[in-house]
Amino acid sequence: MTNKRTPGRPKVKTEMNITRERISTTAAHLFLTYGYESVSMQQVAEASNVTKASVYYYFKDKATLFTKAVSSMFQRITGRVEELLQSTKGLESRLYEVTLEHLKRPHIDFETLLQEAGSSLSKDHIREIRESEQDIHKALENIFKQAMENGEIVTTSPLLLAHAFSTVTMIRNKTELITELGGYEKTARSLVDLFWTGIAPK
Amino acid sequence: MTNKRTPGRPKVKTEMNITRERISTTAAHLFLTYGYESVSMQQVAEASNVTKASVYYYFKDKATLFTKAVSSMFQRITGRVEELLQSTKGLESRLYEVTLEHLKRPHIDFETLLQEAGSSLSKDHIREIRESEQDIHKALENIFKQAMENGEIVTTSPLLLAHAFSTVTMIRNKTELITELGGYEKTARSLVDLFWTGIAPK
Amino acid sequence: MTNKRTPGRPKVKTEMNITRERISTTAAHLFLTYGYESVSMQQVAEASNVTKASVYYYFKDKATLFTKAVSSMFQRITGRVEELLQSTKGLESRLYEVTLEHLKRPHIDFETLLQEAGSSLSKDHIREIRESEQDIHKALENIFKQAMENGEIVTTSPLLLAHAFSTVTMIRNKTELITELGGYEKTARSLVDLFWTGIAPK
Amino acid sequence: MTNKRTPGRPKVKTEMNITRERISTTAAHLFLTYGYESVSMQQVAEASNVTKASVYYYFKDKATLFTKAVSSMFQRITGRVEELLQSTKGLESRLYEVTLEHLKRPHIDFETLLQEAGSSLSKDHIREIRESEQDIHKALENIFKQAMENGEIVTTSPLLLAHAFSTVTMIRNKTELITELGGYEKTARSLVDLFWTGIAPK
DNA sequence: TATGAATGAGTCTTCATTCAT
DNA sequence: CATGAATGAAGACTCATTCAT
Repeated sequence: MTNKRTPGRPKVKTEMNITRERISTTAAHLFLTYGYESVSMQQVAEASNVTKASVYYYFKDKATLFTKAVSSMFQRITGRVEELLQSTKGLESRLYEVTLEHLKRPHIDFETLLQEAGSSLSKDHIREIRESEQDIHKALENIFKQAMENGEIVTTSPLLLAHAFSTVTMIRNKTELITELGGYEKTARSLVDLFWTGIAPK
Repeated sequence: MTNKRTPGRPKVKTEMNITRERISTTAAHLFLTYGYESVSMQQVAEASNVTKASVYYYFKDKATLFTKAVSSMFQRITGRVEELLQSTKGLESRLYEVTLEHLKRPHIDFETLLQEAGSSLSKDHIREIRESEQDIHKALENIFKQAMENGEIVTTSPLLLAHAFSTVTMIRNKTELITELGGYEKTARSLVDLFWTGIAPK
Repeated sequence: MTNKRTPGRPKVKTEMNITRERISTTAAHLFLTYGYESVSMQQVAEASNVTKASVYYYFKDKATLFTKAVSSMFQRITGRVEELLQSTKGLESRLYEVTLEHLKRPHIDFETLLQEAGSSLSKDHIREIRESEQDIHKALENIFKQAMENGEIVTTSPLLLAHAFSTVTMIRNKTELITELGGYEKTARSLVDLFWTGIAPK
Repeated sequence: MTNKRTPGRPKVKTEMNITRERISTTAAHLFLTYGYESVSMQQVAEASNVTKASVYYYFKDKATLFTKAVSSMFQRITGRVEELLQSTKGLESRLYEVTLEHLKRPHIDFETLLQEAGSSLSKDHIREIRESEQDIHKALENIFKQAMENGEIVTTSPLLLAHAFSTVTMIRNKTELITELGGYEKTARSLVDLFWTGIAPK
């Protein structure tokens, strides 16, 4: 492993890109909370403490901002999920950790978000987002595939499992349910349990 | 002398309500496909073959149209689901039927939809929609509760099952998955299977 | 004085025209309170307990309704003013009575109202209203002319006096002033006093 | 190295404010001529040689535009009136000057205007306008109060005089009258005369 | 790098008006 | 006599976007 650090004094990216980053993060948060159309460039600007024109300085248009912001966020989440899945604990408890984190993060259904923004996005935009999104699914798929090989779980379509799992954990906002089950931890536990053993009688 | 006919144009039962109904149905379809903000009153009007002003003749404003349209649709769906669930077949195959119908119907995540429209809706609107929505959950809950009593399934929180089941069946739009698994029927079968036996090894 | 009553059973105007009258009066009240544009045909209809279409049954369009309604009201007011002015008391106390009634009636500046509605009214409409309006001025003018001949007041332009007087009594809405001066009666008294003796020192 | 120029396009003091000012002045003129509802934002924009969106760039909404425009105009008028009243001539001729200017300025009854716009304005808007308005009255009141102390006029309520005077000078639009009396100057003279000596016989 | 000014296109909503019944 | 249905036109307001500085 060689030292890959570029020689010389590194460019001062800090100040400059910090603005871009702030806008991106803020935007992602807003989009994932309120959807695409509901969030105006003005709101993004205000929430980022810059002017509208500044947002345009960094991002060509709203569709692009959306794409970049959401993709970045996905990458961040993917990293986190991979980390959690890498642990050496049994699959069940790794899934539990992922579920728990997911339940706590406030956000809306991703497919729906894309559907809503759909008409405003170009093919390229959609592809870019889809790619970032699939990374999460790929991570899950791999884990499931591996678990199947180890005989840790039943053999079936890993893709199906990945989708089903990520969809099930979408049960958020449903405060009613979470309250009745007694909090995030217990809800996460129940979900994974259900996912693990199904509903068939023993 | 005894002619007591009420003055004015009599309300047309059939024809008139058909317009209102047409608008409502069309609107529901659009909202469930594209979200709240993305659908303009103009679009609703055009798709309903009336003018924008006519839409306003029947519905006070967009928020109200949304509420009424979506609530009605929910009631229709609830009716259909109850019907399917009433059958005397085993629970598994009843769930299969419901899942299959659900997969075919094009629509977006309901919670997300509400979240997006949220800022435009009054408390009353939201309550009205929520009430219609819960009817489906109640129908499912009851079925599960009954099945538990019959020993047909394992004993657990019926509310959790209802939510989980209705969320899982949300795997639509995911054309990729449906294609890979080989069509709606097979996907539905796999989903119910998963829901039924879980992923734990036998 | 001969009996001018038409022979035979009089037409049943009661029920029929009572609706027209109600609409007219209601409309006049609304127009004089809120202006022309601010009052919608819908409001007029609702306040009159009929449907919008009914208003159109009696009045060709909004401009016509406005014209008829306001003219009628003016005629009613003129009648009342003439009655008050006919009394045998001195001019000063007759003016007081008129002022008092005027102060109590809630309404807006007539010229302003006409100016606002102006662009919607045809020449004919405007003429019709102006004529009704002038009757009040004529009544006042005549009184002043007579008073000048009697030496009851100084000799000057009766038209000016009529305008000035009717404008001065326009000090309504100015609740602040009326409160400070101690109610309608005192305000009316002060106004007539001012009009009578001016502000020059004795 | 010491270049501390603030980033971004610097605020243009002259040019920019000229646009805002132009819109405000134009709007005030239109509102005072045609009323609140009759004047559309479109009209204001056209008359100001900008687009509707530009009007909204400077003024949040119609109510705010109205408030700012009318208040500003009032302040300008107040300034002018105070100037005229400051002269060392006798009160009578100072009132004459004010009356004359007022007669020439085209506008509608202020109270009526407020009444008409009333339902669209917030409490704050109304307060803001009222405050600007009262400055004129205060100026007049002070002059009258002073004149009373000097024995230049009879002692009475200065507030009443201020209101009465400003109302009387409202006799404009009444082209008929002005024509009959022979022009603005003569009308102004007659009005002040009437206000000064009243109608009582000598 | 960052921003104030300006705008075209579109959205929701209201309103006067018509017409068949 | 009176009304429910339907509409064209217009109005307030928002928004993504551009541009000169």
